Amino acid sequence: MGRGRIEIKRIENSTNRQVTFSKRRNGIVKKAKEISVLCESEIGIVIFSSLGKMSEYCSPNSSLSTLLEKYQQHSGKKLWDAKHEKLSAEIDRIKRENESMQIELRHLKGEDLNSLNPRELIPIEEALQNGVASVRAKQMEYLKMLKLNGKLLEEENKKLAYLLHHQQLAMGGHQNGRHQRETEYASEVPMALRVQPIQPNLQEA
Amino acid sequence: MGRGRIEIKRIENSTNRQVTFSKRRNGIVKKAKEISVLCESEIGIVIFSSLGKMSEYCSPNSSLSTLLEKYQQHSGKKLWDAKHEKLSAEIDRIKRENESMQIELRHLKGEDLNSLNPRELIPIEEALQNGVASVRAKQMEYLKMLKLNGKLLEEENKKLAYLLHHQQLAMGGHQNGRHQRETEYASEVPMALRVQPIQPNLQEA
DNA sequence: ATCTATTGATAACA
DNA sequence: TTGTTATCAATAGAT
Repeated sequence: MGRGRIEIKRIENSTNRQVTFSKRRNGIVKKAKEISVLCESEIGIVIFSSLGKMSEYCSPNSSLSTLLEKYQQHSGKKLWDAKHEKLSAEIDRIKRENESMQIELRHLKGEDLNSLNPRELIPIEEALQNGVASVRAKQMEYLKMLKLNGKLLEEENKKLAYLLHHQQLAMGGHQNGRHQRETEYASEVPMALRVQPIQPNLQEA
Repeated sequence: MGRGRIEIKRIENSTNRQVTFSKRRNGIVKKAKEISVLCESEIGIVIFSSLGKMSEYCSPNSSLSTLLEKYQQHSGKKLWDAKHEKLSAEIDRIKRENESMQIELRHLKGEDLNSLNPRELIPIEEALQNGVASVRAKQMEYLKMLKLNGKLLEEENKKLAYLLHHQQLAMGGHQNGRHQRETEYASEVPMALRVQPIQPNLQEA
Protein backbone atom coordinates (compact mmCIF):
# COMPACT_ATOMS: atom_id res chain seq x y z
CA MET A 1 0.00 0.00 0.00
CA GLY A 2 2.06 2.73 -1.33
CA ARG A 3 3.54 3.62 -4.67
CA GLY A 4 4.05 0.11 -5.84
CA ARG A 5 4.04 -2.99 -3.70
CA ILE A 6 7.14 -3.99 -1.80
CA GLU A 7 8.52 -7.38 -1.03
CA ILE A 8 8.44 -8.31 2.60
CA LYS A 9 12.17 -8.65 3.13
CA ARG A 10 14.79 -6.63 4.91
CA ILE A 11 14.99 -3.10 3.53
CA GLU A 12 18.62 -2.68 2.61
CA ASN A 13 18.74 1.11 2.53
CA SER A 14 19.28 2.09 6.12
CA THR A 15 17.57 5.45 5.96
CA ASN A 16 14.62 3.97 4.19
CA ARG A 17 14.46 1.23 6.78
CA GLN A 18 14.36 3.74 9.60
CA VAL A 19 11.62 5.76 7.95
CA THR A 20 9.56 2.69 7.21
CA PHE A 21 10.07 1.48 10.74
CA SER A 22 8.82 4.70 12.17
CA LYS A 23 5.79 4.83 9.92
CA ARG A 24 4.80 1.23 10.41
CA ARG A 25 5.39 1.39 14.15
CA ASN A 26 2.96 4.26 14.34
CA GLY A 27 0.56 2.29 12.19
CA ILE A 28 0.73 -0.73 14.46
CA VAL A 29 0.25 1.34 17.59
CA LYS A 30 -2.73 3.02 15.96
CA LYS A 31 -4.21 -0.36 15.13
CA ALA A 32 -3.59 -1.46 18.68
CA LYS A 33 -5.44 1.55 20.06
CA GLU A 34 -8.31 0.90 17.69
CA ILE A 35 -8.70 -2.75 18.53
CA SER A 36 -8.55 -2.03 22.22
CA VAL A 37 -11.37 0.48 21.86
CA LEU A 38 -13.47 -1.28 19.26
CA CYS A 39 -13.27 -4.68 20.87
CA GLU A 40 -12.57 -3.62 24.45
CA SER A 41 -9.53 -5.79 24.45
CA GLU A 42 -6.27 -5.41 26.26
CA ILE A 43 -3.14 -5.19 24.19
CA GLY A 44 0.49 -4.66 24.96
CA ILE A 45 3.30 -4.16 22.49
CA VAL A 46 7.04 -3.84 22.82
CA ILE A 47 9.17 -3.00 19.80
CA PHE A 48 12.89 -2.62 19.37
CA SER A 49 14.16 -0.97 16.23
CA SER A 50 17.21 -2.37 14.51
CA LEU A 51 19.17 0.37 16.25
CA GLY A 52 17.90 -0.84 19.61
CA LYS A 53 15.48 1.99 20.25
CA MET A 54 12.53 0.77 22.23
CA SER A 55 8.88 1.67 21.86
CA GLU A 56 6.00 0.31 23.86
CA TYR A 57 2.29 0.53 23.87
CA CYS A 58 -0.23 -0.69 26.33
CA SER A 59 -3.96 -0.27 26.14
CA PRO A 60 -5.47 2.15 28.65
CA ASN A 61 -6.43 0.99 32.13
CA SER A 62 -3.59 -1.46 32.06
CA SER A 63 0.16 -1.68 32.12
CA LEU A 64 2.71 -4.01 30.67
CA SER A 65 3.37 -5.58 34.03
CA THR A 66 -0.26 -6.38 34.75
CA LEU A 67 -0.64 -7.59 31.20
CA LEU A 68 2.35 -9.84 31.56
CA GLU A 69 1.01 -11.11 34.83
CA LYS A 70 -2.13 -12.18 32.98
CA TYR A 71 0.03 -13.58 30.23
CA GLN A 72 1.79 -15.83 32.66
CA GLN A 73 -1.47 -17.04 34.16
CA HIS A 74 -3.01 -17.77 30.80
CA SER A 75 -0.05 -19.31 29.09
CA GLY A 76 0.96 -21.42 32.02
CA LYS A 77 4.41 -20.46 30.91
CA LYS A 78 6.22 -18.74 33.63
CA LEU A 79 8.30 -15.96 32.27
CA TRP A 80 10.18 -15.77 35.51
CA ASP A 81 11.00 -19.44 35.52
CA ALA A 82 11.87 -19.41 31.87
CA LYS A 83 14.28 -16.61 32.52
CA HIS A 84 15.61 -18.39 35.51
CA GLU A 85 16.24 -21.55 33.56
CA LYS A 86 17.89 -19.69 30.77
CA LEU A 87 20.29 -18.03 33.13
CA SER A 88 21.04 -21.29 34.84
CA ALA A 89 21.67 -22.97 31.52
CA GLU A 90 23.96 -20.13 30.53
CA ILE A 91 25.83 -20.51 33.78
CA ASP A 92 26.21 -24.23 33.24
CA ARG A 93 27.45 -23.69 29.73
CA ILE A 94 30.05 -21.17 30.79
CA LYS A 95 31.11 -23.25 33.74
CA ARG A 96 31.73 -26.21 31.51
CA GLU A 97 33.74 -24.04 29.16
CA ASN A 98 35.57 -22.78 32.19
CA GLU A 99 36.39 -26.22 33.44
CA SER A 100 37.80 -27.42 30.16
CA MET A 101 39.97 -24.33 29.99
CA GLN A 102 41.16 -24.92 33.52
CA ILE A 103 42.10 -28.46 32.64
CA GLU A 104 43.96 -27.29 29.58
CA LEU A 105 45.74 -24.65 31.62
CA ARG A 106 46.69 -27.15 34.28
CA HIS A 107 48.04 -29.51 31.69
CA LEU A 108 50.07 -26.77 30.07
CA LYS A 109 51.46 -25.96 33.49
CA GLY A 110 52.43 -29.58 33.93
CA GLU A 111 49.76 -30.38 36.49
CA ASP A 112 47.36 -33.31 36.58
CA LEU A 113 49.40 -35.14 33.99
CA ASN A 114 48.53 -38.48 35.57
CA SER A 115 45.11 -38.32 34.01
CA LEU A 116 46.66 -38.38 30.56
CA ASN A 117 48.08 -41.24 28.59
CA PRO A 118 51.33 -40.87 26.69
CA ARG A 119 49.57 -40.24 23.41
CA GLU A 120 47.79 -37.26 24.96
CA LEU A 121 51.03 -35.81 26.25
CA ILE A 122 52.39 -35.22 22.78
CA PRO A 123 50.15 -32.35 21.64
CA ILE A 124 50.64 -30.70 25.00
CA GLU A 125 54.39 -30.92 24.65
CA GLU A 126 54.11 -29.47 21.16
CA ALA A 127 51.94 -26.62 22.35
CA LEU A 128 54.41 -25.85 25.10
CA GLN A 129 57.32 -25.88 22.71
CA ASN A 130 55.49 -23.58 20.37
CA GLY A 131 54.69 -21.31 23.28
CA VAL A 132 58.28 -21.20 24.45
CA ALA A 133 59.44 -20.51 20.94
CA SER A 134 56.97 -17.65 20.52
CA VAL A 135 57.81 -16.13 23.85
CA ARG A 136 61.52 -16.34 23.17
CA ALA A 137 61.07 -14.85 19.73
CA LYS A 138 59.23 -11.96 21.28
CA GLN A 139 61.94 -11.54 23.86
CA MET A 140 64.58 -11.52 21.14
CA GLU A 141 62.58 -8.88 19.36
CA TYR A 142 62.66 -6.70 22.44
CA LEU A 143 66.33 -7.38 22.91
CA LYS A 144 67.12 -6.29 19.39
CA MET A 145 65.07 -3.21 19.86
CA LEU A 146 66.90 -2.34 23.02
CA LYS A 147 70.25 -2.93 21.37
CA LEU A 148 69.31 -0.79 18.42
CA ASN A 149 68.11 1.92 20.71
CA GLY A 150 71.36 1.70 22.66
CA LYS A 151 73.44 1.97 19.54
CA LEU A 152 71.58 4.99 18.31
CA LEU A 153 71.84 6.64 21.68
CA GLU A 154 75.53 5.88 21.77
CA GLU A 155 76.10 7.47 18.40
CA GLU A 156 74.14 10.48 19.40
CA ASN A 157 76.14 10.72 22.56
CA LYS A 158 79.34 10.77 20.56
CA LYS A 159 78.07 13.53 18.33
CA LEU A 160 76.88 15.54 21.28
CA ALA A 161 80.19 15.08 23.04
CA TYR A 162 81.99 16.17 19.90
CA LEU A 163 79.83 19.21 19.56
CA LEU A 164 80.23 20.06 23.20
CA HIS A 165 83.96 19.78 22.94
CA HIS A 166 84.18 22.11 19.94
CA GLN A 167 81.85 24.50 21.60
CA GLN A 168 84.02 24.61 24.65
CA LEU A 169 87.04 25.28 22.43
CA ALA A 170 85.23 28.08 20.69
CA MET A 171 84.09 29.38 24.07
CA GLY A 172 83.51 33.03 24.52
CA GLY A 173 80.36 33.22 22.36
CA HIS A 174 77.26 34.47 24.14
CA GLN A 175 74.25 32.37 25.16
CA ASN A 176 72.24 33.29 22.11
CA GLY A 177 74.70 31.85 19.60
CA ARG A 178 75.20 28.70 21.57
CA HIS A 179 71.52 28.12 21.82
CA GLN A 180 71.09 28.46 18.11
CA ARG A 181 73.76 25.91 17.35
CA GLU A 182 72.12 23.38 19.61
CA THR A 183 68.85 23.98 17.93
CA GLU A 184 70.35 23.50 14.52
CA TYR A 185 72.00 20.30 15.55
CA ALA A 186 68.85 18.99 17.12
CA SER A 187 67.05 19.24 13.84
CA GLU A 188 69.57 16.97 12.19
CA VAL A 189 70.32 14.25 14.66
CA PRO A 190 67.49 13.31 16.95
CA MET A 191 66.66 10.25 14.92
CA ALA A 192 67.51 8.02 17.83
CA LEU A 193 65.10 9.77 20.11
CA ARG A 194 62.43 9.87 17.50
CA VAL A 195 62.58 6.14 16.92
CA GLN A 196 59.27 4.84 18.14
CA PRO A 197 59.74 1.45 19.76
CA ILE A 198 57.66 -1.14 17.94
CA GLN A 199 56.28 -2.08 21.32
CA PRO A 200 54.94 0.97 23.18
CA ASN A 201 55.12 -0.94 26.46
CA LEU A 202 58.84 -1.23 26.15
CA GLN A 203 59.56 1.55 28.57
CA GLU A 204 57.55 -0.16 31.25
CA ALA A 205 60.00 -3.01 31.38
CA MET B 1 -11.46 0.52 5.40
CA GLY B 2 -14.38 -1.53 4.63
CA ARG B 3 -17.84 -0.86 3.45
CA GLY B 4 -18.13 2.57 4.94
CA ARG B 5 -15.97 3.99 7.67
CA ILE B 6 -16.61 3.14 11.29
CA GLU B 7 -16.25 5.19 14.39
CA ILE B 8 -13.52 4.07 16.74
CA LYS B 9 -15.65 3.20 19.72
CA ARG B 10 -16.73 0.00 21.40
CA ILE B 11 -18.64 -2.24 18.98
CA GLU B 12 -21.89 -2.96 20.76
CA ASN B 13 -22.90 -6.06 18.82
CA SER B 14 -21.04 -8.84 20.56
CA THR B 15 -20.77 -11.14 17.56
CA ASN B 16 -19.57 -8.33 15.42
CA ARG B 17 -17.09 -7.36 18.04
CA GLN B 18 -15.67 -10.85 18.12
CA VAL B 19 -15.37 -11.00 14.37
CA THR B 20 -13.74 -7.64 14.18
CA PHE B 21 -11.41 -8.58 17.00
CA SER B 22 -10.33 -11.70 15.25
CA LYS B 23 -9.76 -10.00 11.92
CA ARG B 24 -7.96 -7.02 13.36
CA ARG B 25 -5.87 -9.19 15.62
CA ASN B 26 -4.70 -11.10 12.56
CA GLY B 27 -4.06 -7.81 10.83
CA ILE B 28 -1.91 -6.53 13.67
CA VAL B 29 0.08 -9.73 13.84
CA LYS B 30 0.63 -9.58 10.10
CA LYS B 31 1.86 -6.03 10.43
CA ALA B 32 4.12 -7.11 13.25
CA LYS B 33 5.63 -9.85 11.13
CA GLU B 34 6.13 -7.41 8.31
CA ILE B 35 7.85 -4.75 10.37
CA SER B 36 10.11 -7.30 11.99
CA VAL B 37 11.23 -8.51 8.58
CA LEU B 38 11.31 -5.21 6.73
CA CYS B 39 13.08 -3.29 9.45
CA GLU B 40 14.81 -6.19 11.25
CA SER B 41 13.18 -5.12 14.44
CA GLU B 42 12.07 -7.15 17.39
CA ILE B 43 8.42 -7.00 18.33
CA GLY B 44 6.33 -8.71 20.92
CA ILE B 45 2.56 -8.49 21.31
CA VAL B 46 0.13 -9.80 23.88
CA ILE B 47 -3.62 -9.39 23.34
CA PHE B 48 -6.59 -10.34 25.48
CA SER B 49 -10.02 -10.32 23.84
CA SER B 50 -12.98 -8.97 25.76
CA LEU B 51 -13.81 -12.60 26.56
CA GLY B 52 -10.37 -13.10 28.05
CA LYS B 53 -8.95 -15.17 25.25
CA MET B 54 -5.23 -14.53 24.90
CA SER B 55 -3.11 -14.24 21.81
CA GLU B 56 0.55 -13.52 21.58
CA TYR B 57 3.09 -12.84 18.92
CA CYS B 58 6.82 -12.53 19.04
CA SER B 59 9.16 -11.88 16.17
CA PRO B 60 11.37 -14.79 15.12
CA ASN B 61 14.72 -15.40 16.81
CA SER B 62 13.30 -14.08 20.00
CA SER B 63 10.80 -14.86 22.67
CA LEU B 64 8.56 -12.85 24.90
CA SER B 65 10.80 -13.48 27.87
CA THR B 66 13.95 -12.24 26.18
CA LEU B 67 12.03 -9.32 24.76
CA LEU B 68 10.66 -8.41 28.14
CA GLU B 69 14.10 -8.73 29.62
CA LYS B 70 15.28 -6.11 27.17
CA TYR B 71 12.22 -4.06 28.02
CA GLN B 72 13.24 -4.12 31.65
CA GLN B 73 16.71 -2.97 30.86
CA HIS B 74 15.55 -0.13 28.66
CA SER B 75 12.70 1.08 30.78
CA GLY B 76 14.48 0.66 34.07
CA LYS B 77 11.22 -0.82 35.33
CA LYS B 78 11.66 -4.15 36.95
CA LEU B 79 9.03 -6.58 35.85
CA TRP B 80 10.43 -9.28 38.05
CA ASP B 81 12.38 -9.45 41.17
CA ALA B 82 16.06 -8.92 41.55
CA LYS B 83 16.65 -12.60 42.10
CA HIS B 84 17.90 -12.75 38.58
CA GLU B 85 20.46 -10.14 39.32
CA LYS B 86 22.24 -12.69 41.42
CA LEU B 87 22.33 -15.09 38.51
CA SER B 88 23.39 -12.36 36.14
CA ALA B 89 26.15 -11.33 38.49
CA GLU B 90 27.28 -14.93 38.66
CA ILE B 91 27.35 -15.07 34.88
CA ASP B 92 29.39 -11.90 34.73
CA ARG B 93 31.80 -13.21 37.30
CA ILE B 94 32.33 -16.49 35.47
CA LYS B 95 32.61 -14.76 32.16
CA ARG B 96 35.35 -12.55 33.50
CA GLU B 97 37.12 -15.57 34.96
CA ASN B 98 36.70 -17.20 31.60
CA GLU B 99 38.19 -14.31 29.76
CA SER B 100 41.26 -14.12 31.94
CA MET B 101 41.82 -17.82 31.46
CA GLN B 102 41.48 -17.44 27.74
CA ILE B 103 44.08 -14.71 27.79
CA GLU B 104 46.39 -16.83 29.87
CA LEU B 105 45.91 -19.76 27.55
CA ARG B 106 46.60 -17.64 24.53
CA HIS B 107 49.75 -16.30 26.11
CA LEU B 108 50.94 -19.78 27.00
CA LYS B 109 50.33 -20.76 23.41
CA GLY B 110 52.42 -17.84 22.28
CA GLU B 111 49.54 -15.76 20.97
CA ASP B 112 48.79 -12.10 21.62
CA LEU B 113 52.26 -11.55 22.97
CA ASN B 114 52.36 -8.03 21.61
CA SER B 115 50.12 -6.88 24.42
CA LEU B 116 52.78 -7.82 26.93
CA ASN B 117 55.90 -6.01 27.92
CA PRO B 118 59.17 -7.88 28.43
CA ARG B 119 58.74 -8.02 32.19
CA GLU B 120 55.47 -9.83 31.71
CA LEU B 121 57.00 -12.36 29.35
CA ILE B 122 59.25 -13.78 32.03
CA PRO B 123 56.69 -15.57 34.21
CA ILE B 124 55.10 -16.96 31.07
CA GLU B 125 58.39 -18.33 29.89
CA GLU B 126 58.96 -19.86 33.30
CA ALA B 127 55.54 -21.43 33.33
CA LEU B 128 56.14 -22.89 29.89
CA GLN B 129 59.51 -24.27 30.92
CA ASN B 130 58.00 -25.83 34.00
CA GLY B 131 55.26 -27.28 31.85
CA VAL B 132 57.68 -28.74 29.37
CA ALA B 133 59.77 -30.15 32.21
CA SER B 134 56.74 -31.75 33.85
CA VAL B 135 55.46 -33.21 30.63
CA ARG B 136 58.85 -34.63 29.77
CA ALA B 137 59.23 -36.02 33.28
CA LYS B 138 55.92 -37.76 32.89
CA GLN B 139 56.97 -39.09 29.52
CA MET B 140 60.20 -40.41 31.03
CA GLU B 141 58.16 -42.06 33.73
CA TYR B 142 56.11 -43.86 31.13
CA LEU B 143 59.23 -44.79 29.27
CA LYS B 144 60.75 -46.32 32.38
CA MET B 145 57.58 -48.17 33.08
CA LEU B 146 57.54 -49.55 29.59
CA LYS B 147 61.15 -50.59 29.85
CA LEU B 148 60.58 -52.24 33.19
CA ASN B 149 57.58 -54.03 31.85
CA GLY B 150 59.63 -55.17 28.88
CA LYS B 151 62.36 -56.50 31.11
CA LEU B 152 59.97 -58.40 33.29
CA LEU B 153 58.28 -59.86 30.27
CA GLU B 154 61.61 -60.84 28.85
CA GLU B 155 62.57 -62.63 32.00
CA GLU B 156 59.30 -64.40 32.10
CA ASN B 157 59.76 -65.38 28.51
CA LYS B 158 63.07 -66.94 29.33
CA LYS B 159 61.57 -68.88 32.20
CA LEU B 160 58.72 -70.04 30.06
CA ALA B 161 61.07 -71.04 27.28
CA TYR B 162 63.17 -72.93 29.77
CA LEU B 163 60.17 -74.69 31.19
CA LEU B 164 58.90 -75.49 27.74
CA HIS B 165 62.23 -76.92 26.76
CA HIS B 166 62.38 -79.20 29.76
CA GLN B 167 58.84 -80.22 29.21
CA GLN B 168 59.58 -81.17 25.69
CA LEU B 169 62.53 -83.21 26.91
CA ALA B 170 60.39 -84.97 29.44
CA MET B 171 57.80 -85.48 26.71
CA GLY B 172 55.53 -88.45 26.79
CA GLY B 173 53.23 -87.25 29.60
CA HIS B 174 49.56 -86.83 28.68
CA GLN B 175 47.64 -83.62 28.23
CA ASN B 176 46.40 -83.51 31.78
CA GLY B 177 49.80 -83.47 33.36
CA ARG B 178 51.09 -80.83 31.04
CA HIS B 179 48.19 -78.60 31.77
CA GLN B 180 48.74 -78.90 35.46
CA ARG B 181 52.38 -77.90 35.22
CA GLU B 182 51.51 -74.80 33.37
CA THR B 183 48.95 -73.90 35.95
CA GLU B 184 51.46 -74.38 38.72
CA TYR B 185 53.99 -72.27 37.01
CA ALA B 186 51.49 -69.52 36.40
CA SER B 187 50.93 -69.17 40.09
CA GLU B 188 54.62 -68.54 40.72
CA VAL B 189 55.77 -66.30 37.94
CA PRO B 190 53.15 -63.97 36.58
CA MET B 191 54.50 -61.01 38.53
CA ALA B 192 55.31 -59.20 35.36
CA LEU B 193 51.82 -59.54 34.03
CA ARG B 194 50.25 -58.69 37.32
CA VAL B 195 52.19 -55.46 37.59
CA GLN B 196 49.56 -52.80 37.36
CA PRO B 197 50.94 -49.86 35.45
CA ILE B 198 50.84 -46.75 37.56
CA GLN B 199 48.95 -45.23 34.69
CA PRO B 200 45.92 -47.35 33.80
CA ASN B 201 45.73 -45.67 30.40
CA LEU B 202 49.10 -46.97 29.46
CA GLN B 203 47.79 -49.67 27.20
CA GLU B 204 45.90 -47.12 25.14
CA ALA B 205 49.10 -45.54 23.98
C1' DA C 1 7.58 16.57 7.59
C1' DT C 2 4.07 16.44 3.91
C1' DC C 3 1.98 14.77 -0.19
C1' DT C 4 -0.51 11.20 -3.17
C1' DA C 5 -0.72 7.15 -6.12
C1' DT C 6 -1.25 2.70 -4.86
C1' DT C 7 -1.60 -1.27 -2.41
C1' DG C 8 -3.47 -3.32 1.74
C1' DA C 9 -6.87 -4.03 5.39
C1' DT C 10 -11.27 -4.77 6.52
C1' DA C 11 -16.76 -3.89 7.41
C1' DA C 12 -20.48 -5.69 5.77
C1' DC C 13 -22.40 -9.33 3.67
C1' DA C 14 -22.88 -14.25 2.30
C1' DT D 1 -15.68 -19.62 10.80
C1' DT D 2 -14.23 -18.50 6.06
C1' DG D 3 -14.59 -16.02 1.71
C1' DT D 4 -15.83 -12.07 -1.19
C1' DT D 5 -15.80 -7.33 -2.33
C1' DA D 6 -16.60 -2.45 -2.03
C1' DT D 7 -14.39 0.91 0.54
C1' DC D 8 -11.44 3.26 3.40
C1' DA D 9 -6.70 3.35 5.50
C1' DA D 10 -1.89 2.80 5.48
C1' DT D 11 2.07 3.73 3.36
C1' DA D 12 6.23 3.78 -0.42
C1' DG D 13 8.36 6.91 -2.85
C1' DA D 14 8.93 11.50 -3.92
C1' DT D 15 9.27 16.25 -2.35
